[in-house]
Amino acid sequence: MDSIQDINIDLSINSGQYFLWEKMKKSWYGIYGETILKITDKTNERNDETVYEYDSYPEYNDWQKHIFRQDDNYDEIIYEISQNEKIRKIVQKYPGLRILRQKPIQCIFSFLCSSNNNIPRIRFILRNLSRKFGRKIVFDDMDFYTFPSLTSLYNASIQDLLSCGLGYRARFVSNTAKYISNKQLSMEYLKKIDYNYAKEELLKLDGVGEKIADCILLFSLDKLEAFPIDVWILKFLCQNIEQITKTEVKMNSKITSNQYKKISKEIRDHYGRYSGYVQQYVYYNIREENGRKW
DNA sequence: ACCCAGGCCCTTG
DNA sequence: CAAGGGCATGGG
Repeated sequence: MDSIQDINIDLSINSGQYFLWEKMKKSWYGIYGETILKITDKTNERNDETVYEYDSYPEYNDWQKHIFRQDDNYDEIIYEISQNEKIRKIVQKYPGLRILRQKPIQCIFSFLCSSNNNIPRIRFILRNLSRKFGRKIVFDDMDFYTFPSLTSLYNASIQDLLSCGLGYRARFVSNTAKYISNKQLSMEYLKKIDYNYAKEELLKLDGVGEKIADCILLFSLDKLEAFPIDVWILKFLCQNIEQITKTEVKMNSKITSNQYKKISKEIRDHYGRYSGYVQQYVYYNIREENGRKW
């Protein structure tokens, strides 16, 4: 098991996977459902090892082990995905980039806001939702807002949702909150069942398609084989994977649900059970090469 | 005034 | 099946 020092905090937090983090006064503050997380860089200048201090409100001991997925065998993951030469080179550029484990409900609604949207605006909308429907918590003399509960989103009017900047996604949020509540869809159940079955369940949610479902599966339901394919990842695949080119996907074009399924299967056969980690490295790399904004 | 943004839904052919 | 348009909103 590797140590927490091997994790690159800034890289992991700021890689387009977990939106509700903010850096203030040399500390990162994150919203994890009802809990405020805090990370402070305590590295001594004369010490060469990076040291972080972890705090939270309410108290949540050793939360970093859960959130930063220290139960993963990171060495094994890196070894396996590095069997592919192209991926190995990209992985080596970003040591310590991790996938974070998000709270499922928060993750579902976060990525519901992501369609046809850009990352700064996704964060903007999520902050508005938290401010309007979350609970205020004062921590370090600052105001924070917890992520809205399922019930509060269930009860929210479309007008109130619209005021957060959701646009046409407001009805997705409302419908999805109602579906999960009414069907009593259990997040723990989704964690237990296989990738394919869990994805099938998520696709029933209004506003959740192939790509967003994969984001939810990878970032909150422990399905490390999930490989979200967005426009950037697709561009990478077209340039680097012969098999994808064979499917005759036009460059820079959208893909249909069936094309997505086909490519998704090929990818998971190709990169293996940790395809999700491949995606994270590739995504970071291609966004950096194209002057990311987040 | 245009175009774009971690897509998805709906309608046609 | 696939192709294509529409979609709220704000920033370049």
